Amino acid sequence: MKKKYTIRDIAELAGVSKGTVDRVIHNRGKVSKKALERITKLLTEIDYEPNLIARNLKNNKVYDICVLMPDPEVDPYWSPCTDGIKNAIIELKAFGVNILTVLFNPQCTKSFLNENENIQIMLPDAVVLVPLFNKESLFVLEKYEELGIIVSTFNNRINSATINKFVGQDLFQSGRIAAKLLYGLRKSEGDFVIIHIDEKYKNAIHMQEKEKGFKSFFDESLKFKNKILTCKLKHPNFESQFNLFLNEHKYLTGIFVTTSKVYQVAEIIKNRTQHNISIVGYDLLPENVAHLKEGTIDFLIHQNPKQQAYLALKYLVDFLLFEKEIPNELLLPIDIINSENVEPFMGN
Amino acid sequence: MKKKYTIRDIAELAGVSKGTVDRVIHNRGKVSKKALERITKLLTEIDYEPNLIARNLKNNKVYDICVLMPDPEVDPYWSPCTDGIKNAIIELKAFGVNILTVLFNPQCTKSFLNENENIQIMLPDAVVLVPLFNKESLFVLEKYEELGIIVSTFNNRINSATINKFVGQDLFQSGRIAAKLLYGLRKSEGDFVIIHIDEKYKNAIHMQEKEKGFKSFFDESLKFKNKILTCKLKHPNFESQFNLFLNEHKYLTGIFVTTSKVYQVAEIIKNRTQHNISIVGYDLLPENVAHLKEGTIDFLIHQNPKQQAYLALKYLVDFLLFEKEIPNELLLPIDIINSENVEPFMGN
DNA sequence: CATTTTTTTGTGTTCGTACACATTTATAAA
DNA sequence: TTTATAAATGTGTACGAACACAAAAAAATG
Repeated sequence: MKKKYTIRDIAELAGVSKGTVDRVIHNRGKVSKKALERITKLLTEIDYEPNLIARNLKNNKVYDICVLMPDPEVDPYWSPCTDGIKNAIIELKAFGVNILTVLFNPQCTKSFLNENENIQIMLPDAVVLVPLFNKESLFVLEKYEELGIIVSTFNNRINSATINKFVGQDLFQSGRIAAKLLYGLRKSEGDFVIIHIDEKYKNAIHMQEKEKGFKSFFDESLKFKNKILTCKLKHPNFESQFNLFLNEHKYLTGIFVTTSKVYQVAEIIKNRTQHNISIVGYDLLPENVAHLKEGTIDFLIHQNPKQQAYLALKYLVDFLLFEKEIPNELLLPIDIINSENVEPFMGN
Repeated sequence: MKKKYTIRDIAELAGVSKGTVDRVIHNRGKVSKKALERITKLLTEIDYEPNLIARNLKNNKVYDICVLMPDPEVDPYWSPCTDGIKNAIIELKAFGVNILTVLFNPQCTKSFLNENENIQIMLPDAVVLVPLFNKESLFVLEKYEELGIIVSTFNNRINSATINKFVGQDLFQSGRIAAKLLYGLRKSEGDFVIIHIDEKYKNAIHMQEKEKGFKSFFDESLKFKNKILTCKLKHPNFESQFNLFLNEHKYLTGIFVTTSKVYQVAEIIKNRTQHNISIVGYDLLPENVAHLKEGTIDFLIHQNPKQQAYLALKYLVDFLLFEKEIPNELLLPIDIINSENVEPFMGN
């Protein structure tokens, strides 16, 4: 078992003082070529790694981090995120990390912009945000860049030169998974339908990706001869619109709902006693899980918002405090949930 | 955003020296009632939390941890564990944690006992082990208890008073999941079979749990009228035995293999062109994944050995170094894998 | 009241790193 | 060679907690 070398050890071995070693490590210059060479050689030979605990104690900085995410009161999908953040707060408190959660209305770009301004006034060291609105997000990201505030994102990926930290999922692939699951469940020939619900705000990229993925699965399958339909439903006429659609399409064998509102679809299907239609949707909302256990919904794809929020924070702190190298893009595994494995995912 | 109070801050506020505050915090006595009360009150009021970084630097202990796990050369199931351990080693090195991996032969209880003895001579601070053999594990656990060595386990749960740290999965539930998946895939009436392969060494508890879970799913379903068969296969007559079984049972609709050797079953099924039999098995061995992508295997249940090993270590270190409260039993979510979501799980 | 003993409180050092500042050595200009 | 200047190297302290030891205050004894 290897000894842990300190700066002092290196200094003694090189016959210099710790100050010189320190200058080499941080290449601050003011070191003679001879000393530089000898110390660098030693450093690599010995595979010196600074004691991160000591380094951190010295730096002793209190990091202020803001989390900006959609208000779970408006869309319950985001509710688990607050738990993930709560966990991060507890865990990171002892390392001098202050985390403040700020909420915005996911149906209102103005709210998003406003809250970002508020955060920018507070000048935190870093921001973790959900860039729900593409245009507005690009705008605020530039601002953060100017202010020298590190930004990390989760759930929604955004293409920006200034941002390079993202925790989320591959949505195209998650669409393919839905397709695979529905195809496997199918008992007879029949059509599939992709349902988008309440698409009034611009999370369209989400659904587009999922739809593309879903369709791509069938493009590859030469055997498949049925249709892939698309159906956009909006409240308050949701129910009547959907019933109309169902009446028009009698050969449905599977439904893919691209959001966590799948329970609304399940509710209607359940009442129609159309029992050979499989349903796949997203997220472990209590309503969805109830339908899953009842058997109305066959599979849920878990986007793991809690873990996304937690990891976005955790990785950011590992980066800030412990210089851990973080992948720019962390794509979480896509969990397939049925009535039997749902339980441990709920607590988690 | 709250200020981080130090011992010195508390001391000043209480009008005493840091030594006295320190004595109160560690209740070492030698403090007057008056001072004790004032300081305790302040401590709770302020919700003082010691700076774990500073505490650790002072303690400055090098922790030696041994990991004892089955040799992946003998059973490739364990191969991902070494990656998980490797990650832990890299990550924890900078915190003064030395991790040494020791392998034993999973087919040989003597090897297990021997390696445990070797570890006990080294006197590490903690041991992470896979208690593959029930009786022998209980024996070595007592020894560790005597030596004051903390033990954490993963993959196999063991019922012992001395051990209270486990990372793994609920195997009963994973059997149920297999049942649910196969039942969902079934296109027509037919029987199911549970296949146990190469059960020469005592991981029987594993398979028993999985079998029980699998059966329990159908016990609840009143609709199910077919049979659940069981079939034990052993090398070297594996293939002939299995073909014999298949010839005898023509009404099979699904196969559940209780280990990672499911690819061996898939191989045979594939060659028999019996195309309406679904297969569910365990673990992301390359052979299994190949069959999954080809379509011979429908679902794999991911036991996540890599993550299990990593988390067992990580949690142990969080406990030793940062006093993080760790749940005695961490049951990882059971991941359902198909050809579409397999990719991110492989790297992970 | 003086002295001893016990109890209580305060001070100083350490952990390893980072950085400011002091000191020494080498080089250039007088 | 002497002095001025720059380059290189060394020293000391802080971060916050922990603990050993010194010091002071209180209590017990003569």
